[in-house]
Amino acid sequence: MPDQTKPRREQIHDVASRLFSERGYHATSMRELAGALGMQGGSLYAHISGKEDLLIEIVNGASRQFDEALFSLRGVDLPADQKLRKAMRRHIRVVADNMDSATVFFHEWKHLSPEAYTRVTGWRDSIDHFYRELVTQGIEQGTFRADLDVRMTSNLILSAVNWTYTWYRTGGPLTPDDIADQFADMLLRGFSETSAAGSGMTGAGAGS
Amino acid sequence: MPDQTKPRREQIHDVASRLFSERGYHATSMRELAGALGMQGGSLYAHISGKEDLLIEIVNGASRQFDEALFSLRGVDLPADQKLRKAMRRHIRVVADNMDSATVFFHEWKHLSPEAYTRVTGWRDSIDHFYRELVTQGIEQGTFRADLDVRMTSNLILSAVNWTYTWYRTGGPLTPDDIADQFADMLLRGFSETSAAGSGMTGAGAGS
DNA sequence: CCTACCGATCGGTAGG
DNA sequence: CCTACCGATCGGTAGG
Repeated sequence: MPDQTKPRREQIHDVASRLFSERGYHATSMRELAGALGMQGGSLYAHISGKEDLLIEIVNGASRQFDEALFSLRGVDLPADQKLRKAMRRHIRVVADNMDSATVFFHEWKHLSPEAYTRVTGWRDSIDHFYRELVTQGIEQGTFRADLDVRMTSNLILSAVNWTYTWYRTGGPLTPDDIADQFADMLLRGFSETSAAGSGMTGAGAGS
Repeated sequence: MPDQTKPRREQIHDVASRLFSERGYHATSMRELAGALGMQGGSLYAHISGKEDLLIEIVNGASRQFDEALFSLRGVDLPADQKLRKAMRRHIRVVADNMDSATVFFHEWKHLSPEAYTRVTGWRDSIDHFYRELVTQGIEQGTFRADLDVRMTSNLILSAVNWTYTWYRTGGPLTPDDIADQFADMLLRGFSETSAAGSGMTGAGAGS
């Protein structure tokens, strides 16, 4: 079942992501994981040091992906609406391209040990902060309505991009960018000061 | 710790909701649950028939709450924007007033046995259907823009109302109705055909 | 990577 | 509602 060409550690990581996302961390036994990889329970420990290490790696990996996707946008000098669209594209792409680990990220992070838990909480906070900052900039630039509540606006954005992990299906009719653009179109119309609506390159636009 | 005035079964149900939401269904042992209720592990089975029955009750209870909140709105003859605002208020109120069981509803339903699983899936589908129908009506009435994609629009609404389970805190500065109204204001501006925006009784408006 | 095993803990039951 | 117990399964280790 797992991709034979990858290094064994990566295979374990991938299969664990799938099982943890489907059945949950605690409901997945190391013997099930081993079985899905065609080996015996005890053999796993030649490659990994423990069950929680697997969880930490998966959650950290997802955190890193969100981090890389968003934070390079921080310094970019673009109107807030265009920047938001780019951020939403990247954010949804991370979720869609990593459905298993994204699901584990959203559901299983409570089961981490205190240190790992704190680190993940910090990461989530900084993602929140990124969107709040973006909204603030948009208001200051006059791109977004001045009466927007920054926290609620970023909450609404985060709802849209994060909730995709529950309904996106790989191979469906919509690409992650399609989804991001449709959400951005609807949201930006509600955010914009002018009623001109949906500024900022809909559809086709460049990558990234 | 549990409310002494309630019947024992209800106490068990409440504490189980809290523990399942905090630690997850499989990570909560029956002995922990019993301990939190001040009794021994085996004593639980004088009141309940098994661990999964608890989960089923919690998830069914949450499903029923969503059901009751939304479906009475189905026949109501109101402009779609006002109806949407009402639905979002009720939906978020169910989440906010039942944070524990709502969290269990969103996270632990995969662990149900096939029959219970199928029933819950059906409930979720009918909630989806409610919002899609509402959006369709809004377009037909001319209240919403004709170029809205029904499925993506209802997805966006559901994202906003469901995701509240991750960040709402009881006793915070915002009431569930405040949250619903702010989300509705932003969304409805993006949905409306006219650029007049935010129709449909903002703020104060009647209950329900 | 396997076999064989460890102590611990699980959900649940019997009998009172 | 408690005590005492059941078989099953858990994560992990030793030795090869």
